[in-house]
Amino acid sequence: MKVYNTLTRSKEDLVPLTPGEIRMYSCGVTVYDISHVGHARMMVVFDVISRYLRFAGYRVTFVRNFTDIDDKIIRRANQEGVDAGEISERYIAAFRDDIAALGVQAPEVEPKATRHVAEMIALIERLVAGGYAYVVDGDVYFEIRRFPPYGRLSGKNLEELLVGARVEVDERKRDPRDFALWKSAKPGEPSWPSPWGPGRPGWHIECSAMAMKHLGTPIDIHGGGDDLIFPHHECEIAQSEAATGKPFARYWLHNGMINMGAEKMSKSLGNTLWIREILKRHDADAVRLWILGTHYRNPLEFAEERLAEAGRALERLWGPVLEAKKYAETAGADALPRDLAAYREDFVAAMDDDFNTPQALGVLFEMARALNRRDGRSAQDFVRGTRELATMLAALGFREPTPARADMPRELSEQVRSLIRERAAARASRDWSRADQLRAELARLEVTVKDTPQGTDWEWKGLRATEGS
RNA sequence: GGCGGCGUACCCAAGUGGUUAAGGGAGCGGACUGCAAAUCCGCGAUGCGGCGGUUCGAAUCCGCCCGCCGCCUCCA
Repeated sequence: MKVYNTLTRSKEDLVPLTPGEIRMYSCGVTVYDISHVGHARMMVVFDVISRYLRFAGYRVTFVRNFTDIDDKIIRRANQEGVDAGEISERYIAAFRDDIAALGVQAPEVEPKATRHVAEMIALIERLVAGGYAYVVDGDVYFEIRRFPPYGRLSGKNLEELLVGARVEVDERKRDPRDFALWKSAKPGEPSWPSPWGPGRPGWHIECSAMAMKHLGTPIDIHGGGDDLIFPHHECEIAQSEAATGKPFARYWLHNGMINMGAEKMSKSLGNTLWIREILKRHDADAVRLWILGTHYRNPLEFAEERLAEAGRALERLWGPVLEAKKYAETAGADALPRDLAAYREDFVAAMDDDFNTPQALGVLFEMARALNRRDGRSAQDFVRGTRELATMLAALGFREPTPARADMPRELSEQVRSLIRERAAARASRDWSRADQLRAELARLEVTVKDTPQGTDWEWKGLRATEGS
């Protein structure tokens, strides 16, 4: 399996530290507001990466943090006159709801920064003791010059960083590029006791502390949005490696941003679209298909029409799997016919190449078409093939659609069944105008009918049902 | 200004040296159907931003140019 490593700017063979085991960490969200579609992409991307690694046979331990203490959380808490903890807990709950709705699996560990202050303090103490950090008036800064590899991950040249620096000059810092490990408490801010006085951790230190605590050193994979490469991940490397003298993470994976029109979606630009808003208009798996339709490292432009297209394409992928439900045949343990077995090989080859989901999906679309075509295949082989297809769809995190009647309001379901029965009677007596009239009525209820020799199937909002004859 | 990346059919999007340039959506034609829907078959870029170059051979490598984006500040 090959992955693109930001650290080396090349695709490398993925060789875990411990054979058969992957320890991965990805930066989560700062919980001061509802999560947007950009967060959804990152969550879906790393969800698929962790799922696929498991599919490929690795034992995966996945850790994704919550940044639950930060300037913006404090500001919001002050605006609302509540505690910072109340804000962060509120948005953690909202985040979990949104992410679960998207079908993203919970990682093994979801650590919160505020529960790891002791670990962060210990790490900072090591840095101070090692001469990598210095204390000024209760603040602690990491001294960039003491860690020569600083800038390697992001490809920054230290001199140019200084020249083009947009950082505000703080006379107390030895170098404007030094970054805060610990910030002394200001009035009205939550704080923790420390050897340097009451204060709170800087942003970067939490991920170092939590990743090392829950996964050890070095970890195999560290991920996040590509906007975190600098300064966040650069600083994580500096702190962690200066403190331990060991490599921090072996492979750095970064997903591309979502753009609104030509611009990046971001909270500071105010062009965000909430996950919960988009889920009101589109099926969660349509959102997933839309995201996976572009390689994770490329930028992805948001457009309502792309989501609608993904919804239609999704039905195509599940079509044969749902069709197979009509067969009583058990799949048995026989091997798949050679021509159907080949699709998994292609799927695996695509995913093994830096998680090339667009290509992998192309394979699944081709497999769906081959199954629909039948080609004189036995019902058993057809059913076996659809199970294989379903397995690969599940490896990408797609959930098999449930029968429509389970999800629709009882009254509506009754009404639809009665209209369909009435239409069947009209068709039986060859009263085509009455039958078409009933179909139009069903269409107004967003129900599409499909007549088959065995009876009438129907769909409601992309969900399917069979009504027998 | 520095670093990184992108430009492939009507739209989206894989492919980065060698068969007929995947796949999806939309469209058009056909099969099936009472008519539809779904499904299947067929059509659709002689060309991959432009111009040069390297090569037996380039969308893929090199140079220049045009257009666009990201990071360099909090950000997924």
